[in-house]
Amino acid sequence: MNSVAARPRIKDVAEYAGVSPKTVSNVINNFEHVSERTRAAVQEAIDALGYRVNIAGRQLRQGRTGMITLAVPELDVAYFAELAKHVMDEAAARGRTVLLHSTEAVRERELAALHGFDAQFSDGVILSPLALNPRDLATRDRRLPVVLLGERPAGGSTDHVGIDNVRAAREATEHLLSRGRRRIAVVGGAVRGRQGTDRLRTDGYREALGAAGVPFDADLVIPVGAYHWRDGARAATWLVERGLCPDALLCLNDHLALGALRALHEHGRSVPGDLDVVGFDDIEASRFSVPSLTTVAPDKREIARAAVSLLLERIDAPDGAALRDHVAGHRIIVRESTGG
Amino acid sequence: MNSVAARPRIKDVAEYAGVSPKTVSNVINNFEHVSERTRAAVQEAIDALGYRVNIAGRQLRQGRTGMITLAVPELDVAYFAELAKHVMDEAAARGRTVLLHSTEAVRERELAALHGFDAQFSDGVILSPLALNPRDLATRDRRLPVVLLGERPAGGSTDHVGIDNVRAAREATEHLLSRGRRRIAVVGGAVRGRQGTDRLRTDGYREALGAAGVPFDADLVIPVGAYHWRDGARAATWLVERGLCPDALLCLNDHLALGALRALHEHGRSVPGDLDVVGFDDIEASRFSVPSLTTVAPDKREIARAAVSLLLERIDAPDGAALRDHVAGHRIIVRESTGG
DNA sequence: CATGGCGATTACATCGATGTAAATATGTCG
DNA sequence: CGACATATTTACATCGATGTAATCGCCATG
Repeated sequence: MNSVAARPRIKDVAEYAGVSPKTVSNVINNFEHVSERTRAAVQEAIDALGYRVNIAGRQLRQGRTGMITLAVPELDVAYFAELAKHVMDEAAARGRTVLLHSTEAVRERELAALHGFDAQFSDGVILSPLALNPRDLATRDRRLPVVLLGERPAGGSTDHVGIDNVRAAREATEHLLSRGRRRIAVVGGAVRGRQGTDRLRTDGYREALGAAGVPFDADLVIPVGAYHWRDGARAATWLVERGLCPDALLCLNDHLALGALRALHEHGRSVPGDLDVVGFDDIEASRFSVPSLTTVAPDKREIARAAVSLLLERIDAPDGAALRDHVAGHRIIVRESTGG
Repeated sequence: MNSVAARPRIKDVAEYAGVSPKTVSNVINNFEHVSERTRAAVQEAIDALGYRVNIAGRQLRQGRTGMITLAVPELDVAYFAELAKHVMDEAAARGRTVLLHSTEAVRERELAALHGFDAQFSDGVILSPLALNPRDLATRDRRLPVVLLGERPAGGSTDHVGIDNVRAAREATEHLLSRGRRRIAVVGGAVRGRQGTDRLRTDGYREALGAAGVPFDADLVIPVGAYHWRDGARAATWLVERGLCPDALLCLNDHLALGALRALHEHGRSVPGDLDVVGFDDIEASRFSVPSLTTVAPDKREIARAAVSLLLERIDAPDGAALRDHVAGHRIIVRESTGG
């Protein structure tokens, strides 16, 4: 009663079907030179015994698992959860399974992902780095195929997929400028020394200001600890209480923007009456907030598709093609928070 | 230049250190009878070669990977993303790694999780089922330790962790009743035949109504397709346009509630002026919505901790203890949407 | 100095699947 | 009908790590 039948091995299937283990393997792997008779017999044995391949054994022999890892900073940032869904869809369509991994934006854990430490069972990694610096990237283990998402790697030793962050931020800023806004704060903006996506977006913001002849005011760049509601709320509160009187907020993700909306509401500021607010990412929440949120929508499906494609190609030809950099599309979705 | 050094094996380390492979293994696994000298020498070799154990090899030999799988319906439902974070924390504290898996609430994929199909590399599975029926659970593979989250399994062949859904819903309903609400709609409520968490919560709702002598109105039970903003918005719109005139919405998760808030706003209904709204899960968004959302907050940390503990115990003693059912705590957090 | 005891180390087999190369079956053609 | 090509199947070794059991070395004891 208590004793559980051991998991059947390929050998058991072979005996049951009266063939050799290798023949069973051939059936499983759809080797072409297997007669219909044997194939049927083996399949029957597999079904009868409830056999499933042992991936450990297979990997040991083949060095492949058919799985890829997606490592993102935080799953409770909706953008990454939504992106993960697309990556899983795309991988499934290509016959792969995705192992999802959250690094919590901790450098060590991002490094671990790069080195395949937690990801040993996977053939390659799609990594969205936040805390990694270029030096870290340079020291990565070349044996593990990697595709980076988000910020473009400085060293440039991996394939990369992202949107044109500078342009996206410029366009978003232009949208605000076109509505007559002049004191535009950047929530989550990059201060000196920062190198990530925030830097690129802040640069785009400055480009737009410059082109419009609006002076740049460093006080309006508000760095944040993380990219959550609470950080956006804190930043907005800071702006209001300091009396910095911005007439628009360019928030570097939607969570920040939504948190800011709340704080502005608490302080009696009306959006878009008193200020405009814009976010990045187009998460589902932004369509349903009050007011709904104008945002820069990256083409998540395209990003996912490109990332999976690049990774699979890299897996199939490790020393193959030159490095590639896929720039995915984006568009600005105007909603109530900027009068849309 | 192009050729990459092969990944070092335990044998390479052994040769480098001048010992046998088994001794290296002993060092890696902290076997006690290894002299300090050898241990140091081996460690040096490991560092010098950059050796990392090959988990496939280890699993093949030991049958263990030190990884556990967490399979949730949808990661873009914030509750699951937040829960996942807690599970990962807890697992890390216990020296395990979590493989995250999203089933998209598809029965086949939940079954696959139960059967360890995608999860072969893990020693056990924490599964939050949505689409599985009791029969599916009965046919599960007993070799893979499983802990179920959420609804309690009917058959009862696995350990289980959840909150007291009936009581939680009753309390939430009582809160609304105490504010004088009488026409309370249940968004996401269970219609005949449903067996999941929605059923339990709907039952709790009816209990509260009954105790207060408020008649049950089946028209106020609004089933939804999924538990997203859009579904909540749709349900609220339906209620308003049908003229069903509820004076409160008990939404079975926060996403539904937040979507409903938006729809009510669009229809010019004030919350909590015209209606109250309550959700379940206490996701971060609910603290920052306008109005902020009253919600039933399950103790996610406790749930994660209990789930990991039960699973690890089950892994260590597969035929061991009797089935266990951990009921985690919950509390109602009153916010603006019910006048808090 | 021989012997026993114990800690440290090693040889070997094994986990499950599959690549290689060889063996066997099947079929074709003159 | 025989020779040869082709299609199927098989024996064996191997991937990397580790459990088992045996061996080695050292020290204490009689």
